[in-house]
Amino acid sequence: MKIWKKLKFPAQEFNLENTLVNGQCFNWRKIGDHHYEGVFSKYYVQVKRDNDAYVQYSTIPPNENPEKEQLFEDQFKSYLNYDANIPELYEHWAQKDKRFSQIAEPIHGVRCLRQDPWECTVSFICSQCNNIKRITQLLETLRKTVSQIVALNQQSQFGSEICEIDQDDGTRRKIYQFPTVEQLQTATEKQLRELMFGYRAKYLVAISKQIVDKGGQNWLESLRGQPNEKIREELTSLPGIGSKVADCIALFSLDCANSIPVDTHVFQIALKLGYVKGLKKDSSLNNKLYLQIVQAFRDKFGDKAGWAHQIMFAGDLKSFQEKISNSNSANTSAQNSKKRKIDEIKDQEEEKEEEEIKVQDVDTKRETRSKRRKLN
DNA sequence: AATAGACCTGGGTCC
DNA sequence: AATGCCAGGTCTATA
Repeated sequence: MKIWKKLKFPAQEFNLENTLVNGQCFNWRKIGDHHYEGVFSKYYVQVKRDNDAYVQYSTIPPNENPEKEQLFEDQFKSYLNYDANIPELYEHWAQKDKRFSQIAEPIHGVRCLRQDPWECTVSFICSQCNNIKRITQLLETLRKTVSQIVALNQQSQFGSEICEIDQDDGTRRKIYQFPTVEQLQTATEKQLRELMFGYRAKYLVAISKQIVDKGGQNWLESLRGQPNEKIREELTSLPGIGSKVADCIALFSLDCANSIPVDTHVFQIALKLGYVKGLKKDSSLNNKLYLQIVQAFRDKFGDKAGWAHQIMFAGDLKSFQEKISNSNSANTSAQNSKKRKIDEIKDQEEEKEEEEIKVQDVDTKRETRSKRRKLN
C-alpha cells in the first residue's frame, strides 16, 4: 500500500504537466489525470495533484523513519526549486513581453527543475535531432540496460534496481536508477548503438571517460553556481556538447537561471517576435546570432531569463499548442477585455519601436500541415 | 570566419 | 506502398 505525503504547492506555483513533460527533463511519464510517475534519485516516485493547494507524492522504497522522510522531502523540494515564487515572476515577465502574457495562463505553473547534472548531460546529448517521446524511451532503456551490463561485469546479481512495479496487464516492470558516470563508462559504443542511440553512442562513451578523468560527479557539481560563460567553456570542450546542450545543462542542473539554450524553436520565436533587429529572413543560426538571441532574452526578461525562456519554449511545442488555442478562444469573455486592451497598447508600442521584420509565419505553416494531416 | 554535409533512427509525407 | 525529408545538434572539412 502506498503512503502519500502532502506538499503545499498551489497550481499556479506548480503545474505538473507544464513542468514535468515540457522538454526540460525526460524521466517522468503521465499515468493519469494530474498524475505522473518517474525515477528520481534512488526512488521510484509518483506525484499527483491533490487539490488546488496541495500535491502529493509517494516513493518506493518508502522512507522508513521520519529523518529519512525529511531528507527526501528536502531533496525533492530542492529538485523542484521549491523556494522560487513562480507567480510573482510570471507577473513580472508578462509585463515585459506580449507573447509571454498570451501563454502565461495556458502554460501556468512552469518550474525550472534543478536536475542531477550527469543525468541532465546524458539527456541533452540524446536530445539532438530527436523528440521528447523517443528521448524518454532511450533514457528508460539506458537505465535498465546499463544496470544489467554493470551487473554482468561485476558478476553481481543486482545492478541499480530500485523495485518492481505491477502493471495493468498483470506483468511486472523493473525500475532502475540512472547509471552513474562510472557505470555508463563500462558500456561500449557497440552496445549503445544496439540500444538505438545511433551516432550519439560514441559521444556518450567518450564523455563518460572524460568526465571520470576530470573527477566525475563531483567535478560536474563543482560547476554549480559558476558564471554561464565559464560553464559553457568547460562543457563545450567535451565531445558532443555544443552551445545549446551546454546551456541546457547549465539552466536545468547547474543553477544558471540566466542561461538561454537557443534551439530551432527559440530561434524561430526570436525571429517571429523580432527580438534581434536587422535580421535577414533566411539568416542561419551561427555563433554570433546565437549570442545575440541570448542577450535579447536577458535584456527582456532579466536575471532569471532562462526560466522565462523555458515557458516561451513550451509555448512553441506542438503538445502545448492546443492548450493555448483553447485558452485564446476563451479570451473573448468580458473578463479578459482589460487584458486585451493592455495587449493592444503593447502592440502599438512595439510597432513604434521596431521595424516590422518579415519572416515566414511559422504558425501558419504548421496549421496548414496539421490540417492536411487531418484530411488524410 | 562562416557554412554545407554527415550522422542513427523513426515518423509524417508524397505520389 | 515506397521514397525522400526532416527533427529540440555537433563536428569536420572546406571555398
